[in-house]
Amino acid sequence: MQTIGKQIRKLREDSGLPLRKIAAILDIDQSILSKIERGERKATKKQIIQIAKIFNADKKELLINYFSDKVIYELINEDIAVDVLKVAEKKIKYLNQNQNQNQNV
Amino acid sequence: MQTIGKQIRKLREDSGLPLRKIAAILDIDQSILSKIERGERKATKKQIIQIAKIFNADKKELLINYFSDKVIYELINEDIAVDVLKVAEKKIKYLNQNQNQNQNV
DNA sequence: ATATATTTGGACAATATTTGTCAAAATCAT
DNA sequence: ATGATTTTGACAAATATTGTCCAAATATAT
Repeated sequence: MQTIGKQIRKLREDSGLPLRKIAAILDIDQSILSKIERGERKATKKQIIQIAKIFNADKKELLINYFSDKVIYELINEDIAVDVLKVAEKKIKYLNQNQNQNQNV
Repeated sequence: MQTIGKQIRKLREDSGLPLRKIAAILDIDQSILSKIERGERKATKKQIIQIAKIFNADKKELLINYFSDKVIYELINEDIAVDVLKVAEKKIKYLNQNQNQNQNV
């Protein structure tokens, strides 16, 4: 269990490529990628998908790591965080069951 | 299990007060409150807290409902939503255990 | 040790998203 | 039909996100 940033840094360091190279592919400044790896900035979903491709990594795993960090980021400082996630899970499951029939949220 | 919007609408209708009155207290246009109740717009955390006060409702319950909707909103259209929530819960619990020792996410 | 490459920090800019206003249209209750 | 309430949608303001640029710091190699 690690942050998406650390996971990206590991992928990149294992590949031996510098920030500059990967940032160029992602079409962003290397400083942004540096910040993403250190958790100082958030990546976009698109960037995560590109990163998965570049390093031939498991896209789904990366996305789960990415979104879970994002969700946590929203709930940090909320003492009710765990309760929120439990309720959210119930709601999602409910929505998935009743596929589209219900148009809310 | 209902959306935060529906919960607010119920509270307001039970109180018999029109949008106009509550919106005035919240210091927003009544159209925004109308949209919030119908899930067309998101409220702010501050507004939820105010609403809890106005109707003398359970603040914690409202906030849980509010944030869970918010989280779901971010994950809608993601087929990995449930996985994300499960991982997020693990991460949150881990972070809570190691209180502040770890500065990431 | 010094040159070279890489990474990090921070001010600022561009863009996107969120939150709101306003006014008119639609709905509801008498 | 009148008056109150709610909804709709175009638009504006405020805020947050995402990015550039470049210099400083750090690490690496000769």
